[in-house]
Parts: sequence; C-alpha cells; structure tokens
Amino acid sequence: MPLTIATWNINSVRLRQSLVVEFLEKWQPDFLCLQEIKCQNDQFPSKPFTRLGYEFQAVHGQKGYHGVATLSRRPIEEIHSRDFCDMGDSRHVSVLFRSDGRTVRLHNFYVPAGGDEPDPEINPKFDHKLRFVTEMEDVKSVESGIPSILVGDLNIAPLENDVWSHKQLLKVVSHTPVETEGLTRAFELGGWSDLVRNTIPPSEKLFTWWSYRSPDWTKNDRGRRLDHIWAAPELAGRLKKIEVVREARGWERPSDHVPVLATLNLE
DNA sequence: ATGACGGATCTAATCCGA
Repeated sequence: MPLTIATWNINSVRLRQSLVVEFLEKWQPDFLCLQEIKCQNDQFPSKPFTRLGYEFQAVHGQKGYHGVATLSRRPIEEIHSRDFCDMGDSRHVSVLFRSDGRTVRLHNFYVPAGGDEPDPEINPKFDHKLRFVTEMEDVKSVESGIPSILVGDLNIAPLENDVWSHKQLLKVVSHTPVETEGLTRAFELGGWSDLVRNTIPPSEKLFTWWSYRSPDWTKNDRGRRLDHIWAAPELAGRLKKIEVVREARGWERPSDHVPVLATLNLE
C-alpha cells in the first residue's frame, strides 16, 4: 500500500476547515500535517475530519498563534511534542506509525518566521528563529533505529530557485545566508534527504507560498519554497511521487501556503 | 513594487505573519 504524507500551513484551521475537507476528499493522503492552526486544542474542529476517516489526530494548539496538528487515517502512537527554545510555543508534534511492517516517525514543524530585520542583535524574533534551527540539528533522520519523515513550514527557502529572485532576497528574512546555512547544517547533521528536490530538480523554480500582499499572486509568480518534506535516506529511496498543489493558492479565501505531498511505497 | 493583505483578539485597533 502506498503511503501519502501531506503538509499544509492552513493559516487558521477554523476559518478554513472546509478547504481542509475538500483537500482530504480529493487527495486522500494518509497523513495531513497542518501548521498555524491558530486555535487551542479544545477549539480544534475534529469532527469533520473524523467523519472522513481521519480519526487519529495529534493536536498541539495554542491560543491565537502558531499550533500544529497531524491528522491520520492510520493508527498512530507515541504522540510527542517538544518545546524548542523553551518558549512555550506549539511548533512541533511527532507521531509514530506502522506501515508494511516498519515503524516510522513523522515530525510536523512550524519554524518561527523571524520578523523583518535579519539581525539577531536587534531583532529577538530573528534570534529565536536562528536558535530554533540550531536546536533542530539534533532531530535525526534515524533515531533508535526508527527512520523518520520531517515535514512542515520551515520558513526558510534554502536554494536559489526556492525564491523568485535569489539576488533580491538575499537580505530578506527567509532567504538570508545565515538562515539557509543554518537550515542546511540541521539537514546535513540530521542525515536527511530532501524528497521534493530529489524529484523536482534544483534548476527549476519551485514555490509553496505567495504573499497575501501582492494583488495578484499569479502575476510575476513571486513566491518562495518555505514548506518542506525531508526523510531518512532509506525512506527517500522509496519515494514514488511529489505533488505541490499550486491551484490551492487560487481557492476561495485561500491560505497563503499550498499543500505539498509525498507518496512512498514501503513494501 | 517586500507590500497594495489577512487572521486572532477582552470588536477596535493592535499584534503578527514572511
């Protein structure tokens, strides 16, 4: 049985629960990792997703901001969330599941945006972002023999073709060298493989986010690739398909991010 | 032309996202 994992920064799950339902019905991933649910656990709209078969839900919300949730139609266990940087933010949740005789860990991340000014000395949010990414260095692709998948809104576009203009974004938070190098360090020290760029070559422009502030997101196509799917090499070798649901940016009252999916065959 | 938007919050103006 193929295994499909999706990640989507939903920018308020209560406001966009109908979009999530539409997505689950049409794409039917086994797992959907949501970020920026922007609600507390008891406000999370579980029922419409349960009704579609996503009865296993690991929700780690907080009031107003941030928050992550992993929905699954397969049983999950050992739900865990880690408090990066001891801020008390809800920015991570992980689950274990079994598939084709293996145990796999799935990490769902929402990395801090980092504010406007790319200088940790004067901008505490940027300092927080850099420290968060440094802490991600000890999230390994294989832990105690268990291979992992790491998805989420990492808020960093690491490659030149992950932004609409490498040159013009070098001093813009999300694409500064200190961020892209920090993310690359966590990626390499963790022993990860980038499933999306394994499939869609780095020579091609690829985005998953387009600003709300642009009057027409399709005009000039000024996006960034902020949402990622990484995996342990032994899982990466079993990748069958990658999909970026670009059309979702054009849905009614859309999130500014679109879903990204990976399908693996673990047989 | 990196904002001309959009969401949550002690519903009015403020903070936040990236």
